[in-house]
Parts: sequence; structure tokens; C-alpha cells
Amino acid sequence: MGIKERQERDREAVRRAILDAARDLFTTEGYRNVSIRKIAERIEYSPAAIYSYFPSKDDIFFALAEEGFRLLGDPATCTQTAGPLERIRAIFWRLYRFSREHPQYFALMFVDRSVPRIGREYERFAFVLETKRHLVAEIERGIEAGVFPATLNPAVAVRLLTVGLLGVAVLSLSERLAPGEDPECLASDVIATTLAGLQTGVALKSTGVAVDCGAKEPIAGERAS
Amino acid sequence: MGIKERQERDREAVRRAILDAARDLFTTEGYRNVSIRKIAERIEYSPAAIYSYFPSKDDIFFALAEEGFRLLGDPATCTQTAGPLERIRAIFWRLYRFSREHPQYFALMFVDRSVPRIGREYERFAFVLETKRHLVAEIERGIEAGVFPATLNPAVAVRLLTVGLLGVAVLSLSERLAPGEDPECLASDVIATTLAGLQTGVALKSTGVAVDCGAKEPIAGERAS
DNA sequence: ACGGCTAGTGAACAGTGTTCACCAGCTTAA
DNA sequence: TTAAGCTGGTGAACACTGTTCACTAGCCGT
Repeated sequence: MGIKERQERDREAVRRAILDAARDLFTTEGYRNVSIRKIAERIEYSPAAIYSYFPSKDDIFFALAEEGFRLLGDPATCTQTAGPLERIRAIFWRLYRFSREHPQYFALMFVDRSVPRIGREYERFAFVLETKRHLVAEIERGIEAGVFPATLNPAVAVRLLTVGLLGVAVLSLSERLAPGEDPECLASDVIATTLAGLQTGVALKSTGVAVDCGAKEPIAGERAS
Repeated sequence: MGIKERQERDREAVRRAILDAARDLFTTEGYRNVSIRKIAERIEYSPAAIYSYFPSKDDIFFALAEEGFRLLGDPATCTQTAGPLERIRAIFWRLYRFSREHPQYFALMFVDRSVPRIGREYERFAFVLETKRHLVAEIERGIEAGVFPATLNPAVAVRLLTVGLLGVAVLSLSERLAPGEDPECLASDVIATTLAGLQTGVALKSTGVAVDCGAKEPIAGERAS
């Protein structure tokens, strides 16, 4: 009896249609300006129908964000080339590549300012922390290999690299670069400069390391209504 | 006849009351969750009254953002101490200090994700570019003094430092740091590491320099309705 | 052929930003 | 002192928003 299966497939198809429509609309109109009614109209369903697939508009975004983070994090584990420095370079280069290959997901995850905060969905996005721990371990391997000074705080290093790359990607995607400027060069420069700075062994003051992060309490910004 | 003057004062007082109420509400509830009605109720006026002071809810934010940017940028010009490296350190340290001394303005300007984009109000926020040009000039002075290699792109340097500091401030203000972690140390580390990296003269690929920035066209995110 | 389940609906609720005809009260001129 | 005019402020409405809920049409297993 393939009926249950077909029903599930149908349901999954509608769910996908909602997500695809939402992704397109969110990235062209901005999350804030997209209403449930617009999504419903796009997939030719009534607005209320969507609520039998997602409990809220925010949850549609969370589903898309989860897809995005899995897309970004998954293949990061299988980068097993060359020395530690090259591997680190490659890993963070991925962050930039992702912004170019999946601009819609990236825009939703990092540049749209009208989107709800994922900090609330702690369990759901716990796997992102797993990816981060992996990056920290990579830096630690670099320290053991003598590439970085032993005094270097791996978590701080990861943060520096991440924030820099994120900045370039956002700048690039939001068309804030000058006409002649090449985002690939800028991304490469950010990695190079930051890595060079980390290698100099400049005195770092930070003591308490934060591998885990993610705000449990919301601040200025969206609050669950 | 001080009547006109008193009328103007009254009007200015109401305007200030609106801005103060809005600033408080925006930073505690989040821009998105604050309605004109809530602001009106706070200042004991009708919702419609507000529209004779500001053309839209977004414009209330723009007014606050402008105040914030002026607060942040103004005293940056009178930092005339010590050598170029110390001056640069001091200038960017200001960015961090600002986030602690004016957390409400900072949250509105950089961490609240539900706020409208200022890219649209190009003329109004042109003075921010002026401040940025000042930073670039400071880096150039550092190059002339031999602190940085001649190959260094000043605009890229400014961007690296800015994005790093911004990251720390946001992290700190949104309570994303681990319990033991000191934001001041982290901020200091970011400046130190980035400056060290810039001084090494690591190869930079970027060619087209962008002193001016600010998107004229909106992307994913709020669009003028 | 019939009961039950369920995906989907239309209508409504409470809230949003914004507009507009209107009015009270002060200011100014006669 | 009175009349006209202006202007800051109002209440009510418009066109939206996210979300809920009683209900139904149609397919399922019996």
C-alpha cells in the first residue's frame, strides 16, 4: 500500500513549494515585506493552509536557515589536504564560496536585517556549534604543528577569521564594494592578514575562552511575540 | 516677542520626547515590535500627532541613527596624541567605548536586525563617509611614518579594523560572550592582532580601493514601502 | 455504502502604519 | 474687545499584517 507514502510525498512537495516560494520572496522582497498571503498566493493555496505546515512565519525562516547552515557546514569535515595552515585557509575560504554559490541562503542567514533571531531555537541549531568546535580543533592542530604560537587562544582566532570573512561576504553581497574592487581578492586578503597577525604572536589579553556561544536571551531586536 | 521662540521650543520638546520614548522602546522591545501607537501612548499623545513631527516610523529611526553617528564620529578628529600607531589604536578603541557608553544608540545602529537600512538616506548620512575618509588618512600617515608597509591598502586596513571591532562590540552587547570572557580584552586583542597582521606586510591582492561605500540599491532586507 | 479523518477553506480577530476631515485654542489684526 | 486665521492635535477610517477557528469537501479503510 503506497498510499501513505504518496500522501507523505505530496505533503513534502507542498512543504518544499512553500520553502522555495518563501526563499525566493524573502530574498527579493526582504523577509519583513513578505506576508503569508503573498507566499500563499505564489503557491496557489489559502493563507491558512500554510499554518498546517509551519506553526508561524518565523518558523518558515528557521527551516530555511537550518537548510542553509547544514549546506554550509556539512562538507567542512572532509577537507583533508596539505598542512594545517592551508586547511584553515581552505575552511574559511568555504565561507566566502558559500556566499557566492548560495547567495539566497547566505542573504537570509547573514544580511537580511529583518529576519528573526535564531538564538531562540537553541537545540535546533546546536549542530552549528559542532562545526565551530571543529574549527577550533583545527587551529589547535596548527598550534601543535608550530604554525601558531602556543599563547594563541584558538577560539579567539576562529572568531577573528569568521568575523572578517563574514564582513567581506556581506559587503560583497550587498553591493557595497567599489566598482573596481574584487571581492575574492578582499576575502583572500582578510584571511592572509588575519592569519599573519595571529602568527606574529602578538600579546593577547583574552583569558576566558568561549567555544560555545549563542544568546539564550534576546536583546534589542526581534522578540518572540 | 518670544512667542515664536516658545512655540519652537515646545515643538522641539515634543520632538525630543518622541525620540527619547522611541529610543527607549526600540532598544527594549526591538524596532519591529514597537508601534506608533505605543510611542504615542508613552508620550500621552494621539498616534496621528507623531506624523506632524516625523513623516514615518522609519524616519524616527533615521533621526536616532543620525544622532548616534554624530555622537560616534564627532570627537574622532581631536585625537592628537602620541605616534600614528597609538592614534589608530585610540580611534578604533573609541568604537568599542561608544558601544559601552551609548549602548542604546549602538544597539539601534548595529545590532537590531529589524531596523530599516540607512543606505537609502544617502545625503543625510554623507557625513559618516567624511569620518571614514579621516580614518583612511590616519592609516596613510602611518604608512608615511614607516609603521605600515607602503604596499598596504589604507581602505582595506580601515575595513579590517572596523569589521573586527564591530564584531566584538556586537558580540559583547548581545551577551554572546562566555561568562569569564572580558570584552575589553577581546577588543584590545582584535586591534592588536589586526594591526600586527597589517604590519607584517603580507601580500594583499586588493587593487580597486573603495573609500566611498553605502549601497544605493537595497538588496534582501527592508525596501521602502 | 458508510463513518472517520484530514487537508484545505473563508471569515474573523487583534494588531499594524498611515491618512484625512475636522476641531479647539491660541495668535494676530481690526 | 471682537473676529479671522492659522496650526497642533484628534478620532475615525483604510488597507494591510500574522494568526485562529469552525467548518467542509474528498479521500481512506471498513
